[in-house]
Amino acid sequence: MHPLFNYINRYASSLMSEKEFEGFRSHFSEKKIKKKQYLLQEGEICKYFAFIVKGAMRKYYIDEKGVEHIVNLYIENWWAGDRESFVMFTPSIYHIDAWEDCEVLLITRESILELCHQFPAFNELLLKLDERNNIATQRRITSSISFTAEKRYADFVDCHPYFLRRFPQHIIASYLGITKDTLSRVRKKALKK
Amino acid sequence: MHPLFNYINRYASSLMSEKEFEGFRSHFSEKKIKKKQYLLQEGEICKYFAFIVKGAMRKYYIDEKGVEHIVNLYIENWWAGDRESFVMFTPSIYHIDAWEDCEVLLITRESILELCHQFPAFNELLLKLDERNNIATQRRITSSISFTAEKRYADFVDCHPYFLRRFPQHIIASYLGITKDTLSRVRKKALKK
DNA sequence: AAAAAACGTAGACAAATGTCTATAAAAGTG
DNA sequence: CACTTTTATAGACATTTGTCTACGTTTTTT
Repeated sequence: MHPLFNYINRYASSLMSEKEFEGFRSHFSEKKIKKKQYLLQEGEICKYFAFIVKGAMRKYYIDEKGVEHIVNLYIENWWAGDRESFVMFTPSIYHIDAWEDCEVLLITRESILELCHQFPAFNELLLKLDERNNIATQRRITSSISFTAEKRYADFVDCHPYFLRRFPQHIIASYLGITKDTLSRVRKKALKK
Repeated sequence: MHPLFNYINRYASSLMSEKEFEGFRSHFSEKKIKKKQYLLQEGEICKYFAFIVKGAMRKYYIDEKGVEHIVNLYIENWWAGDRESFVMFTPSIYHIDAWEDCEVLLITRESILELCHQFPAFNELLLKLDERNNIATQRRITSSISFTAEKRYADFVDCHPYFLRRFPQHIIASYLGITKDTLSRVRKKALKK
């Protein structure tokens, strides 16, 4: 069955039939995004959220010095996009690009609102995701203001082992708010324990 | 008029009548929390969210060394609580206490769910808050992983000037993930510009 | 298979930030 | 008012983290 179909029925309390899913799916457009290509670039308005069927993506911010700071990592069954830009129609400060060749399903804001109306299960799903996301970002903030680099990395390994296999260390370092050199040192130290 | 009444009608698209508000309000219990008293302590399950009618509160995490790390600051018209504990019924890792004498309105999870059902305007309000919160935390994460202490403070002054008047510097420093000494240095540097 | 790019680690040094102690002013308390 | 507590700053020093350069390995591309 289609990954999105499984995904929705795994989260929602009321199931969606295969028949219903056909209409549902028609609001999404399929797209392949090859490695290094953009889903969103700085300055653009985020018109689509992307459900990742296959592949891996990253969202990052580029500072005045030209340094990339990884803000989010995404793999299969995650939603990629810039919520602020998507909702407020403001230019995004982020770039989102494919780290691996990707297959995604794109959906507009209008379609989301329509589908939420038409399929309460989808509405419910998005609310749950929002709640989860709120909880996860709260944890990440707590971690980033109060833990050492060492502890932040240990936590990351615990919570997101699947990212370790998909992204190289310098990307993970950036996600944690440290440089690749520091991460390398932290790992060396951790080995001795 | 009651602050909560104003608050709801300011956010919602459909207005709530004063009559409706009476029934609505009955789900909340009023409480006064004096300075330094707890709304929530580490290890407890967060049974109530608090709408702050008057006063200022802080949420913080205490690390192994006994150091407080300020995770959130709240003033009038904000909601204080630990979402993770509130939703998942797990013991909280946070403390929430009153920084100034407070008047709050407490509400349980069950009451929220009931009110959401009964008053679509309230449901809509909470969704909007969630959305806002998601956007704000995303920004805070971006700031904390990619900006210097100096830029983070400058951003804070821009975005939350009302906090500056309510909380001392060591609290704000902690919120920014730095020590009071570092904040003092940062401010000194900023003055010269 | 050869060449190029990406990756991880290392070491030397610099910069930022934390730690600690001290001090003085300001605010709160009885 | 006198006393205590809180707050902000300062300086000396330690620690962490960043910066830069280099090197060898792995991976990707041609």
